Amino acid sequence: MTARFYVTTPIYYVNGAPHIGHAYTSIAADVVARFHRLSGHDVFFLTGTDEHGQKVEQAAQAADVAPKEFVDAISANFRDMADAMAISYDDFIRTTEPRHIKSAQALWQKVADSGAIYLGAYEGWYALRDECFYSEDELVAGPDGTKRAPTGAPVEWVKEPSYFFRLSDYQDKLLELYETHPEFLGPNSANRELVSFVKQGLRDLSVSRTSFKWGIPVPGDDAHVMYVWFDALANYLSALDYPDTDAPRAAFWPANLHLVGKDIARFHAVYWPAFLMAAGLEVPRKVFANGWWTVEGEKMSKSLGNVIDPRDLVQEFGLDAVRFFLLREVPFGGDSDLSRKSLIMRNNVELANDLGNLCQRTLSLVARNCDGIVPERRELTEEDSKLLGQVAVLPNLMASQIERCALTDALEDVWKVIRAGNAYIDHQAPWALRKTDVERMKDVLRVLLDTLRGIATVLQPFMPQSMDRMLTQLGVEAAERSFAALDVILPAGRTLPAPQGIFPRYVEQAPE
RNA sequence: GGCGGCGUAGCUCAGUGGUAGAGCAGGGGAAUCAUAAUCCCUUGGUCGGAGGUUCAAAUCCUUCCGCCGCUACCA
Repeated sequence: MTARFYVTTPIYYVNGAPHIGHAYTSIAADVVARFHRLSGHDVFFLTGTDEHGQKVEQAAQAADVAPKEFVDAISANFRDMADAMAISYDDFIRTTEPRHIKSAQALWQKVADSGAIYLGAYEGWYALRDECFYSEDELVAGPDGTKRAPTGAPVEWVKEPSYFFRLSDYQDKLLELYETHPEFLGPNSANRELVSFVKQGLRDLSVSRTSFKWGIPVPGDDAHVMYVWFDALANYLSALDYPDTDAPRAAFWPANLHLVGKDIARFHAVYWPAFLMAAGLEVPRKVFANGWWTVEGEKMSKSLGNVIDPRDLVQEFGLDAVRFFLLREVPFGGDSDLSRKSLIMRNNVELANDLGNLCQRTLSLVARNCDGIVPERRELTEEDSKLLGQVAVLPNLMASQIERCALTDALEDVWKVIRAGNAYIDHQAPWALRKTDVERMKDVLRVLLDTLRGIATVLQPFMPQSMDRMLTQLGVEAAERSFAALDVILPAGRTLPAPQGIFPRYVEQAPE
């Protein structure tokens, strides 16, 4: 049976334009999805947008458009960003779609039937003017000493009827989950924080609101709409046509990996498994939280005006250079800084000099000295076997890295082989062999072609467009690009196209 | 306040008991097939401070200093 793999990004909240952080999570998920496809697995890769809530309702009102019209535009913008970043999603779900509403309500009903939902009251400081609740520590003292909202609006303590989820019943079950499945939440730092959070004790969770209307009606009580997490998290099931367990996609549950930003790790690793347990469903295999990006050392913020649209970077540096940079720069899971200098450095040193140039020098030697025809694979020397051996283990080596979301380490493994390839070509010096031993020169070039093929194959998930071009230049047909295909060496005699640079060096324009 | 993380070469980081590592940057050399890219050699660290356990500690314990995260209804 073919292994199934279900990977998700968060559904992005449509209260603003997509930025580099959204692209980052999506690219990471895309790499995982593409890697599993190349491994021959049956992959379902989901992304989408989260479109309900009071903030959206208010933003639409402020823009003087209907909420639906408002979210249509922003959702389309997120989808455009995903397409621009070559995110190979199999489905793009929107929480305003009927299929999602139906699913979320079914999930609610299932959880309610289990007795895990009850009607209570949500209490808090409410500002009528802002139509919004504030927490105690957000409040400021007004001029007359009374409590005020940060906006200056007067607040009052109010009770609003609300449905609650019995989260407190799940503390022990959750702790057991973390203990028996230490890989459930990554990276480790997030895991430790979470365990200590849950150990502090869990309170029941308010899961509905009556203070706004832009949401999914609670089954059986139209006065309420579902509050954020119950609505949003359900997307991972609604895309599988839950509760229709006969649907073809239903077999993808439980999800293998939810990739999320670290701000929402808790919701995915505490609330979500608790909801699922209450509904009698399996919990996801893994949740992994990635860090934040700063820009030139500073936090991204609208007020600083340094929010980066990933599409602008792609315009200037090319898609694959950006994808590569984001995953290469800093261990996946931690925070990272995006600077012009480091982006250009990675592009020039690792893509242009190390990989691009290795490919270019090999292909031009083949073009010039072998009439552009792939030579035979013949007897291998010790050096030949050593290099090819390093290439051969890459798919398995990277699979174990990707299993634990160590995307940066997976790239480092490939770069070790690329550096070894550059050392090999220098030591073998096929340009010298041309004059002394033409047959050996051909053997060396053949080893290099096979090495590059292996490298380009395993890098496809990270840089799909460039590696497509590289494999074409190496004479590798579309059907010969999976990991399994690496077991069969290319037939000799193929004529290669004229070599063309894959990764140009980036030269910074003079500032004046 | 409570819980947790981090502090290792100029920079970014790896390294959880056994003679300090990688990449980049710096220095010297080789080669000239190639996008002037590459390869080889090399300088450089009392592993935040102090104390302790041990035959042996960056690695375990205590304490101090500095930075950061989490501390629930926030998308």
